[in-house]
Amino acid sequence: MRPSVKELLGVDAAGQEVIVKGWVRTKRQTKSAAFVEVNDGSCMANIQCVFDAETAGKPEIASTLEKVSTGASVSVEGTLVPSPAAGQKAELRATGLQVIGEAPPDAYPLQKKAHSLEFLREIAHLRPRTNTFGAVARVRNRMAFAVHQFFQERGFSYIHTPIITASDAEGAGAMFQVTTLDLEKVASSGAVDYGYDFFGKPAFLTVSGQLNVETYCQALGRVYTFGPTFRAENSNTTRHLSEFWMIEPEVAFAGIEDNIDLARDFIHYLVQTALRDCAEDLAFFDARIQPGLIESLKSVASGSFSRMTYTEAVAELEKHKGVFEFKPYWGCDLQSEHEKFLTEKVVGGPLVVTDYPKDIKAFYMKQNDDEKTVAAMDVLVPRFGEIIGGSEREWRLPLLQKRIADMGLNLDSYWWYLDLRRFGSTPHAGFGLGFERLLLYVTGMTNIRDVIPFPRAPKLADF
RNA sequence: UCCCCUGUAGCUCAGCUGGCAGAGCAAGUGGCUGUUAACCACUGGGUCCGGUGUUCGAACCACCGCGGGGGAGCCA
Repeated sequence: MRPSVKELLGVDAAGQEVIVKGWVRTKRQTKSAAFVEVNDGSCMANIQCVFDAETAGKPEIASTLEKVSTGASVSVEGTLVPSPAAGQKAELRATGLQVIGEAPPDAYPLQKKAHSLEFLREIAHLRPRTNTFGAVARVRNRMAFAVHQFFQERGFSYIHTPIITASDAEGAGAMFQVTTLDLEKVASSGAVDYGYDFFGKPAFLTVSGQLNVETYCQALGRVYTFGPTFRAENSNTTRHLSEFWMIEPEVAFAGIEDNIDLARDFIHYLVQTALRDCAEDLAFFDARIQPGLIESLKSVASGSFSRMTYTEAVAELEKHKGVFEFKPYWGCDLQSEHEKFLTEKVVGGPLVVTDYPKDIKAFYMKQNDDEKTVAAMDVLVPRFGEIIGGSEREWRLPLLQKRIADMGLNLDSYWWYLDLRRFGSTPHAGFGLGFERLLLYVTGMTNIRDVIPFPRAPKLADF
């Protein structure tokens, strides 16, 4: 394959004859030379293609140069040479030029200037051509691969849990219903008979792969899911999407301490990978999006995570309750202001908070002997707050049954989940990580709609 | 769903107490001996989000609607 710009800029420039294909970012012309910067998305950097006066003066080149504008796709032939000017090590001394697709400047929305992220959201089909969104896409790709690398290197199996689920028993939030019923007819008939629906009963898009992945955990031991997840909540924030990607590992014969170790190693691995393999893109985010980003990432890339129980955390927060909008008390859900205070001000680094009150956590979490708390663990990081939430699971049948009943859930609809506790049950644990939230943390971007190519949110399903 | 802010040129915004629609950048044209957020000069560019009302007069005030942003809640 023809070398990418990234590859060309990575070799010693020694007069090799090459062809560069990509999209023009900017063109500068003087009497003595024309400079066309070409980007092909392989890296942040452009390659500068230089047409000297003689070349630029040839009629066919001159007329083609007139059609070169920001956004146009081009093919440039020339030789790769060390650059005589500052700003780039190598450049292309151009001998030939073709415009593949023009981008008329009076109509092309992207200019060679900074645009607001809000404006770029309105042209989601063109925004990957900008520095910021190109960088986000490259980091997203690398992080997705790193997720698989991390688990595969540790003997985990990737389990494809279903997108469509026939039970609404997962309890993790509002669900999108999936149906082939004709809603117009349903509306006029005044009644719904799910016997006529595609699955013969109500069906929904999944809100979590956890309950399903636990079944394979109880067979393969170390498993994980990484797939699209859907929430129909009317959430309109910089941290929520209606469609997002979630990572959920689950390990058999494991307790909460194993879970915490795994989560810590996972964060270490992802952040180290980003710092090593996305250095150019992170440098851009550090300079333009989130000053101090790289320093902040380096501080969590290795080393231990502090530990604190929920009870200790609340005691710590109560010492400073004057600074909070929401007053902390034992039994309250930790607000994002509380989480940030704990990780940034109290411990000054990553923090794992464990043993939350059972009443604010999900039914499947393992109950502690104190009968008040569950073996839950949240990982908090500076600048962001909670990035991972997980727990040891309740693996004892009677206790799980009682918990489901106490929370007013329907035992029958959990029959297969309960079977896992009836037959060869094991202590097991796992956690969940929202992939886009990881990307917010790693890139320093602040709106979750800017770290997924095509965001879905209430009243937002364009493109 | 609630609270706050906001909508003016392609983009980012200013527009005072209601009195002729503005700037920077972008674009076009010309200039410039290697530029790199190029530079210099000139030029073109408007449904002031939509509707209704108040007024001699509305970008500006009031009401309704639509769009965008931020925060909260829910959560990953």
